Amino acid sequence: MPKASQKKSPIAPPLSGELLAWYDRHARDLPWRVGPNARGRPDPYAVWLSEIMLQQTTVATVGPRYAEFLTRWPDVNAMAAAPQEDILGQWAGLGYYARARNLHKCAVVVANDHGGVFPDNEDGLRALPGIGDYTAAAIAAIAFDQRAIVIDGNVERVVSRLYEIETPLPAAKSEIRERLEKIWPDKRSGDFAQSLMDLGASICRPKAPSCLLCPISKHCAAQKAGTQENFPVKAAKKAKPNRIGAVFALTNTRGEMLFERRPEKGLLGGMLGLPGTEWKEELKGDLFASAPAKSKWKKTGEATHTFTHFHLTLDVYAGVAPKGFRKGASQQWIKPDEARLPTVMKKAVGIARQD
DNA sequence: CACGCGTGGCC
DNA sequence: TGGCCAAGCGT
Repeated sequence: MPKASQKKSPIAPPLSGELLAWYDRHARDLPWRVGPNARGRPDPYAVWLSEIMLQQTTVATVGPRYAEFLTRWPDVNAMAAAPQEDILGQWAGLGYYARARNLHKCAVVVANDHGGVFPDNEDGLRALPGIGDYTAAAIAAIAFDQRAIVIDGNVERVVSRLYEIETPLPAAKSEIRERLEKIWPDKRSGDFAQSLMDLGASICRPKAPSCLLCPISKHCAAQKAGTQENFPVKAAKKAKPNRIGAVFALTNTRGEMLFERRPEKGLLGGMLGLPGTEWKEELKGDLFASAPAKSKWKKTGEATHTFTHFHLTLDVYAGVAPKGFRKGASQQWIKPDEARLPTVMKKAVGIARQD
């Protein structure tokens, strides 16, 4: 093999230019994108916020929630100055609550240790809380015009089809990165990243990809072979076990309900919820030992919810606070309609109020 | 590397 | 209707 072929080409191949040209015509109009006529670079804070929110969360879901965050906290110093519980409350319903905890941590670090300015390179960004390989590369490329290889689920799918990569994910990641190194342009790195993601979202979809509309189909090995839907190859998933628990909805005479803040780590960490038992395979022992007060508890129904790794059934009990009840340090009275809760707790509250 | 970690939409 | 999927990260 000639030496020259072992060195990566400094010039991006036709595929890259064709994809960018397609992006110029078909880029999605998204709230966190600066328009084609915008001058200068996008705001790194806005790019960071959108990227954190978009981790494992759909564009449709993020849209309105992103606008709320940006209005409430217009810059990183404002977010850093807010109490963590305000960020968690605003995040309620979005899931993966570690993202919200790390969002606040990151804002504090940027405000306190970086003078309110985000690092302008991949390594600096990668060192911040909640920013991993993908997000560091995305911010570096989109906000700072750095050549950074951006790999998300869309990119993995597009590349694995382009080259019919048979290795299952996530082991295929290194091979995908090597392929991308050879086609990633020096200029318009952020646009190229977003062109791959837009292609994956709108054309090169998981099911029934629109290869007839694809600007790079003629370069695609899977399209040539008709094997598009066989890629990417993924490792088999585990079955979700069932768990069960009980929660207690205690109300007072002011129409408030008792909530408690969950421990910082673990499932729904730092979020408000109803007091209750642990969630295990079986409900055993004295349920009411886990109740927040002595009361005439009445079961009003069951809430079911599926998390990433288990199915949950919650027995929901309603009761009224006895005279002289004193709440614990982690507990607070809140009107149920005003509580910012994770979805599973919102379901449980709805069932407690049915009677 | 494998696992824990949410939620809503889609077929 | 239950599994799959979505701009992943931390440990």
